[in-house]
Formats: sequence, structure tokens, C-alpha cells
Amino acid sequence: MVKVKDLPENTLNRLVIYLKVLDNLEKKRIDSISSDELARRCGVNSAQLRKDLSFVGNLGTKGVGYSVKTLKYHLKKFLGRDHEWNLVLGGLSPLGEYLLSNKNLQRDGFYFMAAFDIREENIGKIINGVSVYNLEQLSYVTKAINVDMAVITCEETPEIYYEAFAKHNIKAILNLSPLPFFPESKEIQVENFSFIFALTKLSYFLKNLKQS
Amino acid sequence: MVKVKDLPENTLNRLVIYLKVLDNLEKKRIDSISSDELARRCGVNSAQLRKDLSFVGNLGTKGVGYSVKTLKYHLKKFLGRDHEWNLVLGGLSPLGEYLLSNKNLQRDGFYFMAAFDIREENIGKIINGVSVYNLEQLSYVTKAINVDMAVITCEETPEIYYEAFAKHNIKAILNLSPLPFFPESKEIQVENFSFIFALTKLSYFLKNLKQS
DNA sequence: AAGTGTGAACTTTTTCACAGCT
DNA sequence: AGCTGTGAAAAAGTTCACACTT
Repeated sequence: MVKVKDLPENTLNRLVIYLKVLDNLEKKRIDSISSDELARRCGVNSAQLRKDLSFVGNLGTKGVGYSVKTLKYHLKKFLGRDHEWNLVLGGLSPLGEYLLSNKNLQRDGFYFMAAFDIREENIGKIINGVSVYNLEQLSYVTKAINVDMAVITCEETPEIYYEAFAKHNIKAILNLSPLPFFPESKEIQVENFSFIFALTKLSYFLKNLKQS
Repeated sequence: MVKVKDLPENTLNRLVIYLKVLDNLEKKRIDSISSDELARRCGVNSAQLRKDLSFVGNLGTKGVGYSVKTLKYHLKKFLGRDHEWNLVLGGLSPLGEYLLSNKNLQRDGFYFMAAFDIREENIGKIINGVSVYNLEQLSYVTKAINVDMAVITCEETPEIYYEAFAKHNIKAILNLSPLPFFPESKEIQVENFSFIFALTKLSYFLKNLKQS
């Protein structure tokens, strides 16, 4: 078996951006675009964009450029966005409630099937059609439906949810709690994000701007 | 003037993680830690951690390790988190309302001073003590108070807010709208994030997991 | 003529491995 | 003896520049 060189993390980040920007171009009824122009709109240079796209396939036409529709189609497929995914939520914070109520996620193929919490007063609530169960009932839910991903939105102790989800064979986790964590196993993928992270990067930038 | 080698983006990302993990260690009353152990908790290897910290200073003690408290102190200072920042919000979506109501941001030194929208029905609302103004009134606010950062949480057309903020000399922007954008000028720093981005990275991971 | 796809050159980042301090 | 800080080596990622296709 030939070992295919795997996708660099930053290339993945950029491909996700290209997809979103293409989606927007399609809405604006733009049919065709060059790597130069698309790169400009994505904040990268065109050689980078072409190299990134070469991981996906030969999608352009020499001398012409890219078809917005075709490129979007192949990117979606490459990124696993050509079909729907089932999600569960762990930790019913205000952020969790926001996500359960957010219709945009469904429009992009991400469906919350159930939510879990450990606080008795939350169990049994129904938010935008999604029921909140006790975390101990996770086995029943994973037996009944196929769960692809979990989103953790608790405000503390994300480990409790992480361990339960990992034990039930959920391999992809978006951790939006304030505390990042990192799986031992490479079988499980965790994306950590918090608003404080993003704001801290900006505070670093501003501090250095003022000094120079 | 000697050009100091500037901080790689990924190093910055990791420093932000180290800070948060140290914060948690301090809460757990752990006084001292080795690079090996801290690296493990941050999902990196210890050489990487030590190299990253060398951008901040000589903060450890050979043969001993790092003082949690001291390291946290220096990291906070290095990242510009040793004082408070004034924020404004653009686009009063449910996500925007969530952020305005979120007390954790204040605890970490990020204060929303005002919010802006372009829809008449939202103007004049007060959310968690923060008033919503018409975007056209931005000049009055920026004259009255020093605005450091802006957070865009509209559900479409982020450019409208971006242009207004840039024109009023706001240099750091967190864009949480679905559409990423990239400033022409390097004087302005934009962080783009959306939940769909993060979930798409997970969908790519799952797609490839299943194939192998 | 225009613009992609890609080896090769270059640059940056990561990891290694050990001198040096406690 | 133990663990940091850091040059040097290795690996990875980016940019260049041009052959090639439409």
C-alpha cells in the first residue's frame, strides 16, 4: 500500500475557508474564478491555493480557472460535507442552548439528536425539539442512533463528558468549554475553541502594535 | 534596531493554551511543574514547550521545573492579558446576545462597552447593561471611550461592520459571522471563527477514519 | 494569451541531544 | 541527578517559476 502524504493541518484550515468563500461566490452568481482572485478573497497567495487544491484533485482548467460550482462540489465531498452528521451535546450552558436553537447548523448538515447534562433540573427539558437526558443514559441513546460527533458546552469539568463520549465510541469532539484537553489516542479527534482564546490572540496583537 | 524574530502563529496558539492550562493547575493548587508534565497536559512535546516559552523569557529553573504562578504571570503579561480591554459588538444575533450576557469574559478582562446594529427594532435595547446603538452612531462612541477590539456576530454581511470598525481605527476584530474575511492592511488583525469551520474539520477527520 | 499544476528552491518550524545550572 | 534552554539537524510547509493545456 502506498502511503499517501497526509493533509497538513493548515491546509485543512484553508480548504474549509475556500469552501465557505466559494459558497458565497455561488450565492453571488459568480460561475468561474481564477486562483489569483480566489486566493485574494481568502487571504492567501495563489501558489498556496493551487498547492492546497492539488490535495483534492485536478479541479481547474489551464488557461481558464475554476468553475465555482464544480470546485465547491469536490471540496464538500473531500471534507466530508456531502452528507449529514449526527451530533450530541454535552453540558447545557447558555452556549449549548444557543447551538441547539441554531438553524444554520442543520442547513449545513449537522443535526443535534440529543443533549446530555448532569444537573437534575435540566434533565427532561426539550430545546428546539432536542431532549436533554441524564449523562448516564448515554448508552441508550448510542444504541438507538448512530452518533458521529459530540459538542461539549459545559462551563467546567469537560473531562466528565469527554470520558463518557469516548467510552461510547464517539471519535470526534468539539470542545467549547473554557478548558482545552487533548486525547491520548489519535483515534479521537478533539477541536478546542473558546472565545477567550480568540480574544487573547487579539490582545497579544494589540500589545505589540502599541509598542512599535 | 535589531529585528527580533517574530512569534510564529502556532507558537501563539500554544502559548494561549499553556496559559489556560496553568490557570487550571493553579486552581488545583499545584505549585510547580516540569516541562514534560505541562507539555503532556497541553498535547505537545516538551522540547516544543520549552522552545515556545523561550520566546517569553527564561522562566524555569534548571533541574527543577517551572513555578506555576510565575509562569502564568509572565505569560499573561506577554499575551497582553495583564490588563483590561474595551470591546464593542457588531450585529445583535442570538450569539451576540449570548456574548453580551456572558460574565466569564469580564472575569478575564474583556468588557463590552457598547453594541451596534443596523436594524431599527434592535436600537435602544439594553442587554446585561450594554446599550445597542445604530451603527451610524459609532463615531460618538469611539469619541467618548477608547475601543480596543470589536466582535462581529451578525448573521450576514460582516463587511458592513468591518468597514465601519476599520474606519474608526479599531485594529483587532473577532469575526464570528459565517463568512470569513481578510483585511488588506496588516495593521488590522482579524480572527475568523465559526462553529461550522470547527465541525467541518471534524467531518474531514471522520470521513478519513472510516476509509482506513 | 492566460492560468493551472507541480517539481525544485527556499523558508520556517519542529525535534533532537546535550551543555550547563541547581 | 534532574530538568531547563538552545544550537544544530531534520522535517515540514511555502513560494517560485515554468512546462503545459485550453
